[in-house]
Amino acid sequence: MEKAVTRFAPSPTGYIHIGNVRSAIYPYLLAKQTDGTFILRIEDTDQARYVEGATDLIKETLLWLGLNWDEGPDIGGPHAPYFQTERKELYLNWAKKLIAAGRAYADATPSEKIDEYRKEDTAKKIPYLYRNHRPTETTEWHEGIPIRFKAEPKNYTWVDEVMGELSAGPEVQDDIILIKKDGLPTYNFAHIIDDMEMGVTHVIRGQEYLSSMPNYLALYDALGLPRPKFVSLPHILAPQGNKKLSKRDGAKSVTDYREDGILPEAMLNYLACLGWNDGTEQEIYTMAELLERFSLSRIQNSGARFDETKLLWMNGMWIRKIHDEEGNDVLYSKINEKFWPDSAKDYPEEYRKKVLNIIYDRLKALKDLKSFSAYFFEEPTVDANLIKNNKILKKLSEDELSSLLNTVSLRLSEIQDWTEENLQDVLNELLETTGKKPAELFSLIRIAVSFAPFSPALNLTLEALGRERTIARLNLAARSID
RNA sequence: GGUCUCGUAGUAUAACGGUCAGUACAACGGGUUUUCAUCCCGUCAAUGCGAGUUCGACUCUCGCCGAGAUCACCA
Repeated sequence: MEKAVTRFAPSPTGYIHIGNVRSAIYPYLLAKQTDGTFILRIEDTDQARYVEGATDLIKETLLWLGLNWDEGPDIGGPHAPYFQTERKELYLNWAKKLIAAGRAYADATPSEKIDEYRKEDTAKKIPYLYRNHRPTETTEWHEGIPIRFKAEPKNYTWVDEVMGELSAGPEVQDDIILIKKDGLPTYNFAHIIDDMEMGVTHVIRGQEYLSSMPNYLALYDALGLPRPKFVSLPHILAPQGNKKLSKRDGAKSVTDYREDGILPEAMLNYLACLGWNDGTEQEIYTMAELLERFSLSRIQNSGARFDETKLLWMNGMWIRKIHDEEGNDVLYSKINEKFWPDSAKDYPEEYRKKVLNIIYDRLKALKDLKSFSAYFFEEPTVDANLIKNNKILKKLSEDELSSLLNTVSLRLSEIQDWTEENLQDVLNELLETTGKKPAELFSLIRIAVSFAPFSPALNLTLEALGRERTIARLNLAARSID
């Protein structure tokens, strides 16, 4: 396959929300699977919306997902610099060429005048187009006034790799601003120049740019540039309503999900498959598999809703996949300290690994680890009502409950080797000697040692807690009942 | 309002013009010695509407309806 040169070109106006990252994932996959180049370009031409630190956040997010760029900030490349503000002269030169060719003009019209034009047209109920008000006399360009494109409207047809053959009439083509009065280019102009300079073969971006395509095509023509391939990605919709996901509606940032304990593997997998599938029934994809299977032609052309529940399901799948395929230690190494209960600090790594090993398959997000594992690290708050009001245990008298706990405690304390196997044998034996059903006896023990809504298999829980702690908790629970 | 796009269960999706419209998440029910989870089994649930082309339409054409995007010196 021909080597693809793609780019992700965010503007540093804040965090990247989940609706945006996908337009980094697909370009990355396409570039990597063709042994091409993935470029990160920072479109920082809007000084007013510039947010300090946003570039770092963007870089951090891409790196977290494993989307390493081949050219861009920090590492440079043959087309450096990769910040548009540092490429200011380049755009200006191209704009001047267009002026010389009669396809652009400096515009000294005051903004109040422009507002008037807009109002007039609106009042007349005709579409406002600046080209209808194009000034007659020419002005020499100087910083402080903008440069506009001189539109020559016509019909355009083009091919979009996702949408197919598209066309649009002259209605939307206008004298768009190329260079703003501050001397910096607009997105509309800058991205075309940069994509050309950087040899970008596939322009992959959200569908919202579709309606601007005729203006872009006019620009390619006026500049004498060949068209790259266009790839319009459908929107990712917010959980409620039909609007596209946006920060205004509280779209979470990718880093928010990292804080919740979503694994990057799961996030990448989920987003890649939101609006794309390979035609099989596979749902879990590693990066390597995505690289193998991804194709532009199977990108969906309708919007897809972001479903946090499914992301959580997928994260659970990934937690188990990593544990089962790569091992408990690998999963452990991926869990940041902050996901553990504070009290876990005092425990050796071996113990924490043991705890993880028996509770990992219950985790959907890593942040659940705190509450799921707390009783392994600190003494639970004894609440006799959890036992007395339990729907099975409430059939037993309080005397019987405490005597059962004492019996269990006594028998467990006699165990020579405190192992999973021995514990299971003794627990089975206790079922027989007490004549209780598992639902009764095991529930009782489980609650007495954890006071948690749920816990792993009983023998594993007791083994991890250790003999002394188990006995102490059983005795304490027994006393609390009467 | 102009222009452009989209329309399969609640959600994400599959289906050379040809099985009973498949799968996954969710929901609901059941099974695996306690709970929660995993795992397994099952249930519910969809081609927006109307014409046309065709032996046959989710698929092609047209109309309607619905939804979205965009119309900035923002990207």
